[in-house]
Parts: sequence; structure tokens; C-alpha cells
Amino acid sequence: MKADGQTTHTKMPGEQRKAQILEAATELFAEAGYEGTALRDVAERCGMTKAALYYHYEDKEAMLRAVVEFRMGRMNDMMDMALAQVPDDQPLDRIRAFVRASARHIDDERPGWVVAARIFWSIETQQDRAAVVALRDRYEGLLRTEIQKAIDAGLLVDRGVGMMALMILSWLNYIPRWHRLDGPMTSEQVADTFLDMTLDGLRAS
Amino acid sequence: MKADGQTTHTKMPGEQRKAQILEAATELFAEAGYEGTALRDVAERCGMTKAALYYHYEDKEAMLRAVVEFRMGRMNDMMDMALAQVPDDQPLDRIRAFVRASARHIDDERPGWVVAARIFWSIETQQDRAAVVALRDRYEGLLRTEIQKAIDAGLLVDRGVGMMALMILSWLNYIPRWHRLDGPMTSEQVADTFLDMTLDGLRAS
DNA sequence: TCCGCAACTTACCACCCGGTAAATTAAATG
DNA sequence: CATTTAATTTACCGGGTGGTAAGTTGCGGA
Repeated sequence: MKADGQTTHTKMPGEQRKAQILEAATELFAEAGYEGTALRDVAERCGMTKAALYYHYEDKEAMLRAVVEFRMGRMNDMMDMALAQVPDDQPLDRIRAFVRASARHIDDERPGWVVAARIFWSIETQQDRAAVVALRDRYEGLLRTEIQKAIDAGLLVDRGVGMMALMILSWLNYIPRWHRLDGPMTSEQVADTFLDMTLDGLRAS
Repeated sequence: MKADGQTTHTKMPGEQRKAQILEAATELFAEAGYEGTALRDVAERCGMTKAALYYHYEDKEAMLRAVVEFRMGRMNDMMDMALAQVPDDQPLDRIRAFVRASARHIDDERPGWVVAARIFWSIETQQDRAAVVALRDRYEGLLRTEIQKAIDAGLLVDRGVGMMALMILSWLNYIPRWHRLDGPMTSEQVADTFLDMTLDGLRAS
């Protein structure tokens, strides 16, 4: 029994705790990076001790792996849902759906996005890295597929699918670098504007 | 005198040493980040002791500040030189010169670029941060100026100078994230392609 | 020649990190 | 109510970090 009258720590079922740790770690990793985040801080945010984390995750890197895989999976799920609502034969609309859904995700779950886009490079283990890269490729592949379809349908010029996708993904991924959630535009509006510019070009006719 | 027959450490004039430290720190910061870099490693790469660093720089953050300010200044110099070679009344050519010079810089001095573009966020002190942000704004301002001139000359449509600059800077800044120096294209070629796409748009006429 | 100062080394400190072992607690089970 | 076990705490460790104090080296100038 505790000597003083401090609040007794409540216990939680393992599954619930793991999820809680995952979220805390996501936020902290996004703020301070993987190496910049101390396990003590993760524990504190969960209202428990650092040592207790080791009951749920083998070590720090296992935590990182879990966080990244969860976020990447979630991102792919979001994209699938967004694309499912647009007819298969409207590639331009599907591209816009992809871009919009990504931007919405950037605003709604910014820490999660940051982890999936930036922090995952901190994974050192070759095997884990490969698994995560595969998920990332899947996400990017969704966009490439639609671009290819749009080219085949004569809707877009062919500048090389890879380059075209890369340019869109570049300004998309770069949004969280400068966009403020309390600013005048949502990320979705920004992405919409960028996509218009990308499709129509900046040159005066 | 040293007890054994080890090579006596050569001394260097302060200015030269400071530059050497700056370069070593730049490379290490770019590789492992600010927090991920140990001062001992910086010292080792310079062939000296960790403690000796403190003779030249007050502390680690002062080193970071010096590194970032140097790189930002250099970047601005490069842009000035590149722009100086294009007539003032050819804003489209000047935009291309800006983009190309930036891309060349990305390949020629990648660690320096990484420090100027990413690592500088590690500066905690508000004052130092502001000074560096000012240099960054100056760089971006050069592009915005040319875009505005191009709009005024009727060469570009007006989608908002800020947004237009932001889109170009996005894919530019994102290049080092994926581009490999040993790959098939130079960053300059990539940037050239991206700029063509940005100006003319992806949509089939 | 010797002195002075710039440039450096050695030795150390306090602190924080990730990780571990063993004891302890809360809660479900019979 | 006793037992079990999942969940957690306390106490600790080795190692690496940024940073400091005090002594040492070597070169340049009077």
C-alpha cells in the first residue's frame, strides 16, 4: 500500500493501453522527433511509469514501428474510402478526391500525418523499414494509377507518370511545413487551389 | 610534452578552425539532425577534442546558429548571382534562373541545403530564429518579386503571388527528400521539368 | 631568448537516456 | 474469500550527452 494518500493509479486493459500509448507517442514523435522524444514523457502523458511501457512494447523502436504502421494503414484506408465514392471512369475527379482526402487528413490528424510522412525515416531496422515503405508506395501508387488512367483517356498530357505524381505529392506533403491550422485557409482549400494551378498551369494563355 | 611518440596536434589559426568546424557540423547535422549529432563527433571530424570546440563557439546552439546563418547567406548570394545574369525585364527567365540555381545548389552542396531548409527549425532561441527566418524570407521574396513582375507583364495568370510561389517552393524544397545524386537526372533537370509542368499545366488542351 | 597569448588537452561533473529486475498492486475468477 | 495473473511501480544500471575548470602546448613578436 502507498504510504501517503496519493491517488491510486487505475489499471487499464492491455489493448486500450496500447492504443493510448500509441496516440501519446504519435503526438510526441510529431512534436520532437523520434530521438528527441523521451520515453519518460510518453509514459507521463499516459499517466504511468516509463517501465510500464515495456510491458506493452518490447522497446522504443517497437513503439515507433507500431505507430508508423498504424498511421500508414489508416492513411491508406482513408484514401480507399475517398476513392470509393468516385466513379472509376472519372480519373480527374478521382485525382481530386485523392488530393482532397489527403489534405483533410493533414488537418484532421496532423501528428499522425507527420509521423507517417517524416518520422518513419527514423526506423533503422531494414526489415521494418521495407514493410513501411511498401505501405507508402501503395499510397503513392493510388495516385499514379489515376494519373495513368487520365493520360490514357486523353485528359492529361504525358509528362511521365512518375514525375507528374511526384510534383503533386511534393506540394501536398509540403503543406504541413508551412500551413497553420489557425490560418485563413484549410489544407483542403490549399490543395484544391494547388491542383487547379497544376492542371491548368500558371502561364497566361 | 606528450609521454608517447604520438603525433603532436597541429594548431590552426582561429578563423580557419571556425570554418572547418562549421563544415563538419554542417555535414553531421544534415546526416543525423541537430539533437542526433554529438559534439564529440564534430570534434573528432576536425581532429580535435570536444572541449576545444568551446574555445571557438560558446555552446552547441551557437554552432547551429553559425552554421545556419552561413548557409542561408550563401544561398542568398547564389540567387543574387544567378539573377544578375538575366535581364530585369524577363521575369519568366528570371524565375527559371532562380529555380535552376536552387536546384544546382541542392546537388552541389546538399548538406548545406539540408541544414538551411530543415535543421534550422532546431533553433530554439526566439531571437536567433527570427534572424534566420528573415534570411529565409529574403530568399523566398526573390521568387515572389519575379512572379509579381510576370503577372504585371501579363505573362502569368494571377492566382495569388503567395500561393504561386509556395507551390514552386514546395516541389523545389521537396526534391532532396527523394532525389538521389546517383540517379538518372540531376536536380536541375528535375526542376526544369517541374517548372515546365507548372507553367503549362498537366491538362490536355 | 623569453614571454604572452591563442589554441588546445585532460579530467571531470551532473544530468538524462533507454532498458532491466524484482517487488507490488488491482481486478477478474473460482 | 483466496488465488491467480495482468498491469504497474520502485529502484537501479551503464552509457552517452552538453558543458566546465585547470593545466599545457606552441607560435609570434619584442
